[in-house]
Amino acid sequence: MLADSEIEFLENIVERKKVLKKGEFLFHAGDEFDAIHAIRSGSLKSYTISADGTEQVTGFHLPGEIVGLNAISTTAYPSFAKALETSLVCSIPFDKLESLSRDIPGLQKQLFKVMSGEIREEQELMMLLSKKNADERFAALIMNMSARFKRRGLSEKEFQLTMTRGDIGNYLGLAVETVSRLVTRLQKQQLISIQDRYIEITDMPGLSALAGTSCHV
Amino acid sequence: MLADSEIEFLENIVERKKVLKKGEFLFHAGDEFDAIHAIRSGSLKSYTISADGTEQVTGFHLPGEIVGLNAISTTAYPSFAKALETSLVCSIPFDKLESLSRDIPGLQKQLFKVMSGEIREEQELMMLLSKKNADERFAALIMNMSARFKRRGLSEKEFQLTMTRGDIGNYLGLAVETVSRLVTRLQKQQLISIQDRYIEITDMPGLSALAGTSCHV
DNA sequence: CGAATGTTTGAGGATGCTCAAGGGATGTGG
DNA sequence: CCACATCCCTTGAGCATCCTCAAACATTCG
Repeated sequence: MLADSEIEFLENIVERKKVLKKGEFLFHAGDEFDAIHAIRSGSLKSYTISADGTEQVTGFHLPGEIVGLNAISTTAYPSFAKALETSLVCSIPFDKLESLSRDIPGLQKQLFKVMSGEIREEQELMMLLSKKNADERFAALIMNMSARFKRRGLSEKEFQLTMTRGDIGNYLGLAVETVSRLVTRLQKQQLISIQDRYIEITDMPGLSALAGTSCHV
Repeated sequence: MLADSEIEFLENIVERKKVLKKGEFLFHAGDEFDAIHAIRSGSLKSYTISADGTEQVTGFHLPGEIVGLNAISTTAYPSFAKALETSLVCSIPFDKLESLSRDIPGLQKQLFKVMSGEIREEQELMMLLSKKNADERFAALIMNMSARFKRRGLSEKEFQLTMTRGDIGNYLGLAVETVSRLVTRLQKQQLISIQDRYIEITDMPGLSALAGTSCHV
């Protein structure tokens, strides 16, 4: 997560801006790693293909966030990144970023912070997956998305879920059918209101309580 | 994960070396973050305390690994780090490391790599937790530990599990009883042999197959 | 318009949790 | 050095959650 000012600063060293249409790839698993990518608008999902050939969703990415940080230690991207809707992405050559961050102490520090933050968020997500039941997982995902939209100055109470129920289930370790039933149930409990993929959080404290404390980022 | 040579290099800028006895803390959640920590010998576990007061194990740490990377983006450690046995730890003041890494390009790169690697490993673990059943989770943990011991030049086939069954279950999102039953079952299947906490992998290909592909780090 | 993809609902069943109990190891204080 | 408390591990029985299978409908897109 970067502030607007930081993104704008980075844009000055950006060599490539891309518009991705829904379903297009930012990169494929195995592609040579040479850049990290800042999302300006839209949304993406990351996923890998497991040994048995099934898709494994590893994350959703919103505007202001950085994609590709998990590839720095390798020479190739370990996952796919695919646009969930029309999206605008800025690619920042990593070798350039590295050398710049030597000259600009603030940049280096910021990079460390962004990466550290990602580690922490992954750990929180891990806890979510290992300790929570289906309702709590789904609630935690919604609260997490809400917090991320809020950080970008967007509405924390209503937003578009650009991924399918299948993606959500895959990500949370739940069957599609379970996700569908959750949506129905949480709506009956007046916690949320969903019309297709547009969600409104109608009881923020209630949903937060159900999610546990995953909303304190 | 750092190479021996890298650890030794870092030792030269280390200000504090600590010996922790079993049960002692390297740091508490909420302590001011000022250093990351390289483990020279022994083992630690990281955990947080959730809203309902229960312990949530977030990771196990072996020699050669770095603890505290998830705190860089904050001013305080987000988790506890507790010694599972007598352990030797080198603490590296982070501000010093930051300034040094400006002058030594290789160090900066290495830091980026270590952090990126941690992000990737967390993602793999996440997948493990969301997609695999109990047997597969346990097998994946054992294979993961095995690979980490191997990287340090230690035996990949037999080693000490220094954590309790409870810690393992907590980490993998399983009940203690389930872990206990898994140990029994995998032994009957001739995949492993456990005497108290000393484990021997008797069928590496079999265990690897059960774990899925989590052993390709 | 037809095909593919996504969503919802129902019924049955398996995996893993909870509750319960007993035995073993560890450690502390008298 | 022993007694007792605590923590750890194991095993059993019943049960809840969530998955699988199946089917129908909606939506998107070529």
